[in-house]
Amino acid sequence: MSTPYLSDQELRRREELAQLKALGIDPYPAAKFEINCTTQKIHEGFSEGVAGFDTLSLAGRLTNKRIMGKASFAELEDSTGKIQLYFNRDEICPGEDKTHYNTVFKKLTSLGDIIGIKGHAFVTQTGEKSVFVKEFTMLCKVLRPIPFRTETDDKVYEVLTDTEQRYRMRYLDLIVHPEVREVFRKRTKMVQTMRDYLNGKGYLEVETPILQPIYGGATARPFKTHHNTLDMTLYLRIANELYLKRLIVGGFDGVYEFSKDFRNEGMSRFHNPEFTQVELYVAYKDYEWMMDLVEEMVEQVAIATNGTTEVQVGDHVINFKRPWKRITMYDSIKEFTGVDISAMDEATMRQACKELDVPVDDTMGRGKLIDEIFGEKVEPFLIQPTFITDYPVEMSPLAKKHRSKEGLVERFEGIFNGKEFCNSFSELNDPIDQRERFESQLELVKRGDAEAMILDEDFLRSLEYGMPPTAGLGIGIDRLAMIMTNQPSIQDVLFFPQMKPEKKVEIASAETFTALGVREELVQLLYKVGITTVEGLRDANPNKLHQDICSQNKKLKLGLKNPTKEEVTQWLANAATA
RNA sequence: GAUUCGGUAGCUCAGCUGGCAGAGCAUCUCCCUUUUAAGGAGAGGGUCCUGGGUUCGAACCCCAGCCGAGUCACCA
Repeated sequence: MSTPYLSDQELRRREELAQLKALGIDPYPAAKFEINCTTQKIHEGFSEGVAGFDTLSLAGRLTNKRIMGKASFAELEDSTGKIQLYFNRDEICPGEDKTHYNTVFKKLTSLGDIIGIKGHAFVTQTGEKSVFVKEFTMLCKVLRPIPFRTETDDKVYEVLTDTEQRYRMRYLDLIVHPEVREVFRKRTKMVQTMRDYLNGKGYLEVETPILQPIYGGATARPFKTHHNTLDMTLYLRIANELYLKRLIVGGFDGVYEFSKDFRNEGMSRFHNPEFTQVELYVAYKDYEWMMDLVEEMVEQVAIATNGTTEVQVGDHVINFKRPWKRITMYDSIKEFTGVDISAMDEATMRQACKELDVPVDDTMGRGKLIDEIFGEKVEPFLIQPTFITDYPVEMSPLAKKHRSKEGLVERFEGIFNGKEFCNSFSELNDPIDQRERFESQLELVKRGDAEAMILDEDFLRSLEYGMPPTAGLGIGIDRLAMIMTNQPSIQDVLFFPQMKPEKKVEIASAETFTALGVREELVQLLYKVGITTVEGLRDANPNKLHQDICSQNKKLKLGLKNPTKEEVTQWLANAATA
């Protein structure tokens, strides 16, 4: 494949690479480079006269270089931060041969290159902690320019601000934006805190199938795939609930799984096709017990990630300190709309929706209508952590009927910043009731609800063997991470969010064009004017193409013999028959 | 899907009422031994997203399209 599009800076770096090799320097050495310190440790531990910083060995990327004749200052960034380096020609090159400084460092090392250095810490005349370099080693020559951010005391010059490029080339985003690395460290810290908490309670971390013959445990459209050997349809899981419950049937008292789930639905700043949940099931407990657990665990997460229960999220400060507000769904709707819908039948409620300006359609049953009102009039306004409890039975086919309230189930959702982040019930363990709930879901499917649940016979069979009373919980890790790291979009807490495929520039080889009668030396001009494929040549306007090529030839001062108009026309004709 | 904004040098962006394509940083050459966005002198670098149209003349105006972002709607 030819590479006609290298920028001058890329060409320059490839030239540097070749020169390094010519000097006998391996730009990609195989040997390990022993590191005994980090930039952070120097900043934290070193000051004038402190011992233990005499034989440092550091590695990282060169992010700045200021050359002043025989001396230079540079900046090295490792995973913990940055430190200034001081290079002196005669220290780097004690003998007669000054090549390593004059050529290798000054000319063949560029910003972004990964280098290792050995030296000692000192403080410059201007008071900056720095490393006095005695030796340096090229560890990885970089072939593309890296747009490092430059900063002054009062201003930061941002780089790589195009969100598309940031998500597509997350590696580059992470290189140039240390604060993005910090977001993901916090996310991991968050998950570790939850795992430690659950392990501390003695619950078992488990793994269940991602490829499922029947998708269940939530209401969503799935991704569908096919297994060749078994010749069967499989689905990527939308939840793992029904498998974890089978494990409770099997005799474990508490199981949990951090699971990637997949839903084939729209994308937005709150939705990615694959996302992470932690699901937890604990035997002999109920949903009220689970509320206590969620409060405690999330409070710990807030402290672990932010050092306090109060977390800045956009314009709000959200306080995760226990206890959180608890209110029933009906009461919350009454509180926000003044309408008591608890006793309404489906028709009355449809009318109430109209009066409240809540959009509805005919496929919606009573449960879905309530959900619509709630989602429209209540949820967005719940900023501080709140538990909404006691949902209508129609929208919760896996939850146990309420112990005292007719028509409701023992379910709660945790909500903050106007968004649901967790969902929990006293799990339905009555196999006959469960069968009936699945069947009424099938009714919804007939009414056109594409997301209603389908019936899982094996799951029902497991319930018939007996599941103890169980409290279940699902927490959306991505949304929790968005809150804990104050990020506006789910894409900001996923390393590699789903993107549209990148538009690929197809490039036909030079031989392809010479075969169509293009003189070899003119191919570069074809590339230059944007003709990179046979199709592109075929569809070109011959007059424009002829002019473009001639003007490029002149502009680039190539001194090539311009093609005649007839020549160009002939290319197009050849391309059309190719 | 609806709607708003955007696409100009490697990066960040300016470009007025249509009149030679610009700045800072980065890159290259030269000077400089503790600098602080180091400095000084010089140089290279462009499909102004694409295709039409209007015009003596288009980065700019008009039409169509492509790509992206934000907001809204359905789903966690």
